[in-house]
Amino acid sequence: MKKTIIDVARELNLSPSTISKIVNNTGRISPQTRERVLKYVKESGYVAMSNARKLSSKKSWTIGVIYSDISLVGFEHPFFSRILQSFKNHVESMGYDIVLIVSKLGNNELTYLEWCRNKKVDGILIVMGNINNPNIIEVVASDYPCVSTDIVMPNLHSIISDDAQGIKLGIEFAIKKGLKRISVVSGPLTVRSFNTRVQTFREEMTRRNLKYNEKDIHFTVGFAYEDGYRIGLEIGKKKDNIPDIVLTFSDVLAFGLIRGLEDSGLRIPDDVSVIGYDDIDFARHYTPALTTIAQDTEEIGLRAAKALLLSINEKQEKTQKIALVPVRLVERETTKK
Amino acid sequence: MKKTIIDVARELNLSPSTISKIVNNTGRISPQTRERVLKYVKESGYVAMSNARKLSSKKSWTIGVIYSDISLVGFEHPFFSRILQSFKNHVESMGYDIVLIVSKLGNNELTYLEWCRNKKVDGILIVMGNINNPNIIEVVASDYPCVSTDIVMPNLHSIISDDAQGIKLGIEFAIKKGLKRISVVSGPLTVRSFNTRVQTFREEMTRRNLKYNEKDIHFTVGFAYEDGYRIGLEIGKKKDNIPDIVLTFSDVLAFGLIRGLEDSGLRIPDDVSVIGYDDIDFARHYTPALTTIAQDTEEIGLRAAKALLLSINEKQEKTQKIALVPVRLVERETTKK
DNA sequence: TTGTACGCGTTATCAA
DNA sequence: TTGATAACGCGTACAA
Repeated sequence: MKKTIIDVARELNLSPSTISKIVNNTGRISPQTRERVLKYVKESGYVAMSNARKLSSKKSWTIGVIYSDISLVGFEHPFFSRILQSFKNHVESMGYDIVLIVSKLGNNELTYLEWCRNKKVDGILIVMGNINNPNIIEVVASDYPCVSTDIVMPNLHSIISDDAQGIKLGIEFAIKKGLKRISVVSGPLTVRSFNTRVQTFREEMTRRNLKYNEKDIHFTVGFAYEDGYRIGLEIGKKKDNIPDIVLTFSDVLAFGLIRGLEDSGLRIPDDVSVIGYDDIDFARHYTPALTTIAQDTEEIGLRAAKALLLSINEKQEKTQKIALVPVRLVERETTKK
Repeated sequence: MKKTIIDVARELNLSPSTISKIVNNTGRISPQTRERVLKYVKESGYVAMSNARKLSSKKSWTIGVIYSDISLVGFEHPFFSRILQSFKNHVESMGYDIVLIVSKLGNNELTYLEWCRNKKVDGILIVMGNINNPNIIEVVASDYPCVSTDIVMPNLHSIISDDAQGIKLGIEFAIKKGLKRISVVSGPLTVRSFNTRVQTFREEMTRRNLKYNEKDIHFTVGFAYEDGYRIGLEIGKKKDNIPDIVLTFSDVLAFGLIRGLEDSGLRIPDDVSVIGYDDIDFARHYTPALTTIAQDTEEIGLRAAKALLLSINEKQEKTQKIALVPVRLVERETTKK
C-alpha cells in the first residue's frame, strides 16, 4: 500500500511535521536530518498524496485550462492544440498539472470561476475563448492569475502572434514577386486576429500607395474548408478581374480556397498565388504545398507558461499586457517563384 | 467565499452528515428534509469541494488517461485525439474528470501506477500505448479498471477498429472496380493494427485466389508523410510493374505516397488508385480528395467510456475482452470510378 | 430519521 | 531545531 508521511516519520523516528518541512523546503531543519530524510524519501519513493496536500495547503499545483467555449473545437484543432501542448510540456516540467475546465461538475452547472474555486486551481490559461462570454469575463475580473493565448481584454495578460507583422510580410512578399493585385480572405471579424489583420492590410496598402478595392477583402462566415471553397468559386467567377495573389487568414481556409479556384479552372500558382496562415502540418503535405505565414505555437505556449507561473508565484496586480510573438513566412509551392 | 457543507448545514439547521447523505444519495432521510435540502443546494449552488471529498471518500471521480508513451505525439494527432475527445465528452457527462497521466509528479519520477494511486484515479484509459512498456504492463496487471482503445493485452479490455474488415473492404472494392494488381503500404509491424491488416491481406488474397507478391507489401519505418513519400517514389520507379491500386494503412502515409507517385509522373487515380486509412479531416480536404477506410473514432471513444465506467462501478474480474468497431469505406477521388 | 465523532494525509502554527 | 496539535472539508460508522 501507499506510504504516508506518518509511515516515513515513524521509520525515521521523527515527526510528520519535520518530514513535511523538509520535503517542502520550508522551515529550518538541521542539515544532517534534512539529508537523512531526503535520502530515505528518495529510496522509499515517498510522494505526498496530492488530495490531502491540496486540502491542507493553499496551492493545488493545478492549472485550469479554458480551451473553447463552443466545445465544437476538439483537441485535434491544429493550431490551438499545439499551443496547449507546448504549454503543457512546460508547466509539467515545473510540477504542475493541467486540467480542462468544463462548466459542469457532476450534475451541477458551474461558472468557470466557481469551477476553479472548487478545484482550487492555482491559475488559469485561456487557450481560446470568447470575450463576450460572461464566464470568461468573470474569470478575468477575478483575482485569479490568468493568461490568454487568444483573446485580448483589459486586465488580461495575452501572449499572441504579431498579426500586423504577418500581413506586412505577406504584402512585402507579393510586391517582391511582382504580384500587384492582392486579395484577402478573412474569417469573421468577431475574431480579434482577423480584425487586426484586415486593419493592417488596409493601412499597409495605403501606406505603400498600393491600390486595393474593399471588394477584394472577402469574409467567410465560418472557419471551415467549405467556407474557403465558396470564396474560391466566387473569385473564380469574375474572370476579368482575377487577383494575382490572395492572402488567406488560415490554412484550412486556404485549402478550400485553392480547391474552389481550381474548380473554376484556375491554376495555382500559375494563375493565382495563394498564401495561407498558421502553418499547420498539412500545409507542407498539401499538393501543392502551401506557402503560409507560420505562427510559432511552441513559443506562444512556452511564454504563456512562463508568464502564468510567474504571476502565480508573485501575485502582481492584474494589468493588460500584450506580448507579441513573431511570425515568419514560409515559401512553398502555392506562390509564383 | 466558497460554501462548505457546514455552512449549508448551519443555514438549514441540520447536521453536515445529513447534508452529505442527501447529496450523495446514501443512507435514509425523510422525503421532506431531503427535498428541502436539495432545493437549497440547488439554489445556493453548493458543490462539495473536490479535494476534501476525494481525500475522505474512495472515489475520485477522475479518470487517468495514458495518451502516449513517447510524448512525441501531441494532442493534435488526428486519430487518437478524436477518440480522446469522444471519450471525454461522454465521461464528463457522467460527472467524471479526465487527467492525463504523466510519469512525473512535481520533482518525482513515478510509474503510471504510482501516479494513479497517488491521485486516486478511479480508472484508466489507455488511448495509445506500448505493450512493452513496463509502466503499461504494471498498470494493466494492477487491480485498476482499465480500458484501451489501442493495444491488446491479456486481462485488458480493448475497444478497437475491425482491422480485418477494413482490409476486406479494400480488396472487395478493388475487385469491384476491376483493379487487379493490389499493393499495400503498411507502417511498422510492431503496431498491432498494421500487423493484423497485413495478415488479413495475405489471407484474403489467398482465400480469393488472387495473385500477389510479397514485394507488393511495402513497409515504412515511421508514420510520417515523408515515409509514404519515399514508398511512392519507390513504386514509381518500377515503370513496368505499377500496381492498379494501393492500400495505404494511414491517411498521412497516403498523402505522402500520392505525392511520391505524382512526382514519379504517375497520375492519381488514372494511373494508380490509392486508398487511405483513418479518414482524418484532411482526407476530404486533400486534392484529390482521398478515398479511405474510415475508423469510427466517435464510437470507439463512446464505447470505451461506457466500458470503463461500467467496470469502475461494478468491479469485475479482469479478463481480456476485445470489442471490434466496424469501419467503412468512403469513396472519394483517389480511386477510379 | 438525524446527529456525533472520528478518520482521510497534509501542512501550519506555536510551543518546547 | 524539532514536535504536538489543530485545521483543511468531507464521508461514514455508530450512537441517539
